Amino acid sequence: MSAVLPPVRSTIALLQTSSLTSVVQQELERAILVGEYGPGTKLIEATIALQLGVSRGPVREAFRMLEEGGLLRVEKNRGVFVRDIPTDEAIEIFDLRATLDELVGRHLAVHITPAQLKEIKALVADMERQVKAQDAYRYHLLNLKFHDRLVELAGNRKLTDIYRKLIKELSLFRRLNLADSWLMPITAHEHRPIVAAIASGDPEKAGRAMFEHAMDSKNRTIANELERATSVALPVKTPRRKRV
Amino acid sequence: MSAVLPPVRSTIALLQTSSLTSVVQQELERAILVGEYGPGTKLIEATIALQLGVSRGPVREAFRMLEEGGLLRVEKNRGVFVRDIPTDEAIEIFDLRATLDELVGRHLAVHITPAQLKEIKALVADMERQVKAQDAYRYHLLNLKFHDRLVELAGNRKLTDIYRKLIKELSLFRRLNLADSWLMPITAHEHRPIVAAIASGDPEKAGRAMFEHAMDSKNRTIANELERATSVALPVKTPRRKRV
DNA sequence: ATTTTGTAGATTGTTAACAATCTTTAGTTT
DNA sequence: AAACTAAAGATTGTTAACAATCTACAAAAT
Repeated sequence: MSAVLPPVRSTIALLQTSSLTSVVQQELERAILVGEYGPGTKLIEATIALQLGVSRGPVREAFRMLEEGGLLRVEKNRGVFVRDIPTDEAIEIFDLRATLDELVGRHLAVHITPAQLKEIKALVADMERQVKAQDAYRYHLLNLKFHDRLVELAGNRKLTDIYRKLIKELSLFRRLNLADSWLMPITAHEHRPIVAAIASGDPEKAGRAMFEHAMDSKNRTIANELERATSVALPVKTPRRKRV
Repeated sequence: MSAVLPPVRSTIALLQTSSLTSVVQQELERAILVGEYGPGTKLIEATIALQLGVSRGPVREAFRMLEEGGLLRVEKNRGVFVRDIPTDEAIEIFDLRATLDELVGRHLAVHITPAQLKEIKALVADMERQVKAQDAYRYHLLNLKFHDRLVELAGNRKLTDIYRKLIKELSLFRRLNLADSWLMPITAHEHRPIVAAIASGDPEKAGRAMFEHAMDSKNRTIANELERATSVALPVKTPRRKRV
């Protein structure tokens, strides 16, 4: 295929799969995860429809998908809002993720291939470079990639799906991103032992290493959150509803 | 409040939360899980809208929710179908469920209360009664309840949500229901040891008991499926698409 | 001053009509 | 007979209009 020609093949594939609904869904998801629509933000159908150049129908359908996916909260007759994950739910998600990571570690210790191990090691090395360069953003992206890739390599698509959903929801936990950059050097040191444990071929060891890493991450984030909450303690404005 | 008066309180609550979309969603989910719409069935918007006495809008929104929930499969411009879980995906779901059950067992061994333990034991006793009475249907319901309640008692709502979604998807694995009644006496025998392991307070033991039970269930179901598949081996009629 | 009531505007819930795509069937060609 | 068109019908994708509900603000009542 010539490099000059447009990629018709993929364009066709795009039109095949992408209805307006799916385009809106992806755009909203992107905007939410990137923080353009922060937790608690109200999303107005007509406004979004106008911005994206579609009618309200596809927007409403996308809303329902994102609601089911845990990114939006719907109040009947009142509107949809970007979800704000409360601390107790964040804790539950962290706990769950730790168990899934343990499963991943166990599996990889037995089934990982040399090529895959090499790939993972490269990611760790890259992360360590970003720590030296003080680039918190790149580190953050690599860290996500590292864990996502490990899960993917475990070869259970359902597990991968669920894991990614959990990560998305966690990104709506307000304090997470703030805490993240501070902790960069700390979490970075835990990655080599994880890879080593996987490479050792001992499933229990690898599982434990990943579980502990996830729980450490949880504890640091929650501690950070509590500290911040007690020091600032903003009064939360709760809009009242008519009848309850 | 007088017993004669209608339960206005709950009626109001119902109108608060239930839009047509949510009603359609629940009704479709029920019909799917109960087998009224079997795996592979095509769901036609206009037909369902007519049956439920609503317009196509709410039906489409419900479709999107059920799609995201993994119960429906959507092909653009061609329609939505009740999902048919392929064997390899069923295996992945079983594996995942086993790990989640392990987590549940670990947690319950440490945190279950005497009252909760009593409740669980009652469920097991009830199941054993159904085995004696040869009532496979009631046994099936109790078995679902047993595992669902254990997960619920683990106190992690996110875990409960995910577990229930997995169970729903598994019910779309064609051969599951058929196999189920045969295995009733076998699986029943494994429940007392699970309860005992939880009661013993040893998290590893309880976790292992639940993990093993789930994996046994998987192996029996998959074995049953393969046997059936090789003996019958229906030719599958694949409708062709224009361009791919 | 505080609460209550009522109205206007904004927003969501629902429906129906139109447009685009796919499927089926009949006819035609080879 | 098999394979290839070509309309007709069925179904999905999308939009716009209407109805119901909520929100905000101002006037009236306590």
